[in-house]
This record gives sequence, C-alpha cells and structure tokens, in this order.
Amino acid sequence: MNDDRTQSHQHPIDPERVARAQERLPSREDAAALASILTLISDPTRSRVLYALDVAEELCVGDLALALEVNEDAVGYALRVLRTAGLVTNRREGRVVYYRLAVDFPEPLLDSCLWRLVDLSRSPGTDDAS
Amino acid sequence: MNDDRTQSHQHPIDPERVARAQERLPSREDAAALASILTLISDPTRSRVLYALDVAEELCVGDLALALEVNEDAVGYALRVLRTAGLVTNRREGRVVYYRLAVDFPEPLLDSCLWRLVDLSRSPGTDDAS
DNA sequence: CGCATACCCGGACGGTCGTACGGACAACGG
DNA sequence: CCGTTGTCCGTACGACCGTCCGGGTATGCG
Repeated sequence: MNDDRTQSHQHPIDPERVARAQERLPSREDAAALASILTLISDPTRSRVLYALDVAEELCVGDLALALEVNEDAVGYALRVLRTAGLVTNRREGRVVYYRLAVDFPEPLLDSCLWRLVDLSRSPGTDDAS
Repeated sequence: MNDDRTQSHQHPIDPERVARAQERLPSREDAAALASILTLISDPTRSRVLYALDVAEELCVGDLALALEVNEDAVGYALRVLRTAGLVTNRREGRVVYYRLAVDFPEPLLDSCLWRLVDLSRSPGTDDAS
C-alpha cells in the first residue's frame, strides 16, 4: 500500500532527532482527525458561518445567507457539513430553522488563535534553497 | 456572477442580528486568506511535518520521511507547499537540505489550540432538525 | 571522470470537494 | 384547500488536490 519509493537512504543522518520526533509525533489517526476538523473550517463560507453565529448567537438559514451575501445553496451545504460534524446545532420553529454554535465550541479560537496564522502567512515568505 | 438563487426572502426575519453579524464579519478576502492557510495544515502529512519539526528543531528531508514513515514524494510535496507558504525555512549543507519551522511560527498553536477542536469533534454530534 | 546519493521538478492520473439545479417536504396564509 | 414560503435532499458537473512516475541537477566519493 505504501512501500514504493519509501526507502531512499537506509541510514538516518541524525538518528537522535528522528527518534525524538517519532516519539512525540501524533499518530496518523490523530493527524487524520485533526485534518478532518481543520478541513471543515478551511472554507470561506463555513468559517464565515461560524463567525456570524458567534456574533449573532442564533440565525436562521435565510438570514445567514443574507448576512454572508451568498446564495442559499452554499449556506445549506455549509450548514449540513458543520451540523454533521457537530459544530453547530439547529432548532426548528415553524418553517424556520435556527442555527447556533455547539455549546462547547471553543470560541477563543475564532477570536485570537486563527488570525495569528493569517499574519504569519503575510510575512516575508523566505523561499530559498541557497 | 452570483445572483442566481440568492434572494430567497426579501425581508430578513431578524434584521438586528443580521446587521450585527454583517458588521463584525470577516470579509471574503480575510476569510479566503484564513481558508488558504488552514488548508495548508488540513493535511495529515503536512501537519505531522510541522509537529516533527517542532520537536526536532531541524531535520533533513530523508530523516523526515523516515520519522513520518511515508515516502519521499509525499514529504517533498508537503515541504514544497509549506515552504511556498513561508511556514518553514530550509538550509542546504552539501547534498542535504535541512528544514525547520519559520522563526515566527506560533508554536502554541500546535500544542494546545488545535487539539481542542479534535476533542469537540469526538463529542455527541447532535444531528437533528426536531 | 564516472557513479551513487539527496533532493527537486513537471506532467498525468484518480479521487474528492463545492456548486448548480431540480425536485421534495412541512408549515402557514388566504 | 391551494399556493407560497423556508428548508432539505439527491444528482451531475467542473475544479482542485495529492500521489505516482520519469527525468533532472548538484554534491561527494573512489
């Protein structure tokens, strides 16, 4: 399934660091889980949906589409994905379905943590191999 | 370019919340930038590369492939993407190219911030529409 | 100088994601 | 009742992403 070009050099150049890295490395499953959840937020529509719900506490689908200025299909798909992942919850009132963030959603993430990455991405971007 | 099914209902149900959301919402550009950088980490190989570099300080490509137990193509592609985005820097010494995290990489992100999302994803996952 | 190593690059393929569209359903309003 | 509104669902299509594979460059060694 994997061994194709895997073995490029038999002897690691710095075995100590390799061992140290392997020891404290997240497993493939954990990395996959992390990747899955990050993929959920790695979409402009979905992330803006989360921000909007964080600000407004609760919004129905139509108002959400109105606030984001996107069509309802996009919002519908975004909400379906987020709902399936358990990041948002919904409440039906007549014909209208209201959405809000899941109760244990880590809101500091939206406020501070994420934007530091954006700042970094705007940095020099040293791309050289000497 | 966009207005197809956009206008589903002319009158927002809760105009106050819509206005409040629109006011404090990240722009499409900012959301796109955020999505771009999150997409970079939303890959098991790339995130594990970042974790490995965080632990080992510095690793060459071959040792990195060895530590992650993936072939060199995958590591090469992951490093190219991360390098282009400016998240890692490289240093050449003879035939060997050593990689490390960018100097201003927000390391707390790897340690604490990300795993809270993983924990959330393992939560009940209330998926209902009443 | 020729060969092996360490790494990079570019094209081709398969899979997956997001959108557009049509239809479906329940709920209100006349 | 019948039409409209708000939302959901399934399918089809286009685009992008990650991997595989061949070849390429430069360093070091005998």
